Amino acid sequence: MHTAPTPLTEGELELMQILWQLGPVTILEAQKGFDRPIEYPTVQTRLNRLVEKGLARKSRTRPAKYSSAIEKSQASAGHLNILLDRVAGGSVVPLISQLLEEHSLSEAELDALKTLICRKERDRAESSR
Amino acid sequence: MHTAPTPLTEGELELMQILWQLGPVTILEAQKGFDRPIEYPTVQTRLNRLVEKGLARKSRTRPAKYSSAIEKSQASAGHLNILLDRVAGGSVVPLISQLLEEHSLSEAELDALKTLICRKERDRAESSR
DNA sequence: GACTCATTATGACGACCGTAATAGAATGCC
DNA sequence: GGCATTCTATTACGGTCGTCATAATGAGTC
Repeated sequence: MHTAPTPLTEGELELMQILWQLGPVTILEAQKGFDRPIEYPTVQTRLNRLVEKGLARKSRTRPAKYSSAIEKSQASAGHLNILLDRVAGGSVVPLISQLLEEHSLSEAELDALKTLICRKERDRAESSR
Repeated sequence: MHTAPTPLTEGELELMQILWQLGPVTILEAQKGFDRPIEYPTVQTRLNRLVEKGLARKSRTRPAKYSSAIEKSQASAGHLNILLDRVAGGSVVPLISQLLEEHSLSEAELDALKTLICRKERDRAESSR
């Protein structure tokens, strides 16, 4: 299916994050979703620009509701892939390596990762069988 | 030590990548480092802007050599941390999960990951002992 | 219908970035 | 020293984005 190339800017991600979290929101609600002071028209403009770019949808109800038009996973995939290409030369292992280096994980987290990987290995074995 | 907040833009990353790969380069060399047509003055401007931002250094030799002023790991850490915060809610496991979901790894890669994780577990055990 | 309030549209400004043309300066060869 | 070549500085333009003030418009109320 080839996830879309969706390189959101920092600010776009910030807003999309709010849409993903809160679901369809009015401008006012989105504004409240920010954890910092931001003016109403600013939010308005940014939301509308998201709509123009096809990243969000706008209802035609009276207080218009804005909602995300893309899946969160799609967007994060875009970012991840950029990182992969640019920072890790396109390969997954070094990237994960770095993640592990720079964040100390709990035992539970390490366990969860092991489980993940084991599952992947099984998937591999099955699909190649 | 708290890795620096270094949110490079796509284009900046692209150039820094060249600096990291090739080491100190003249403008011409950097230009050749691109895998696409790009004009000499463009590279020049971009390199100089990197210098202004403290991301690169410029020698005072005659054909000036530009070199990265920050570690690659520092920059990628910046990006990674943004991703973590914004996309995965700050936790590493979901991010890695997604990476694994969207890229089918070879058996060798999966193995490498397992090794990594085991090493991390050992580190944990030792440091907490 | 007029007034008021909530909502939306318009327009603007500055920063940053990618792009580059062109002008100026230094270097090296004859 | 003069000329060609190479390198560097200056300047500019268009796009995107974050920021917002202000104008217009719709909706409900008396």
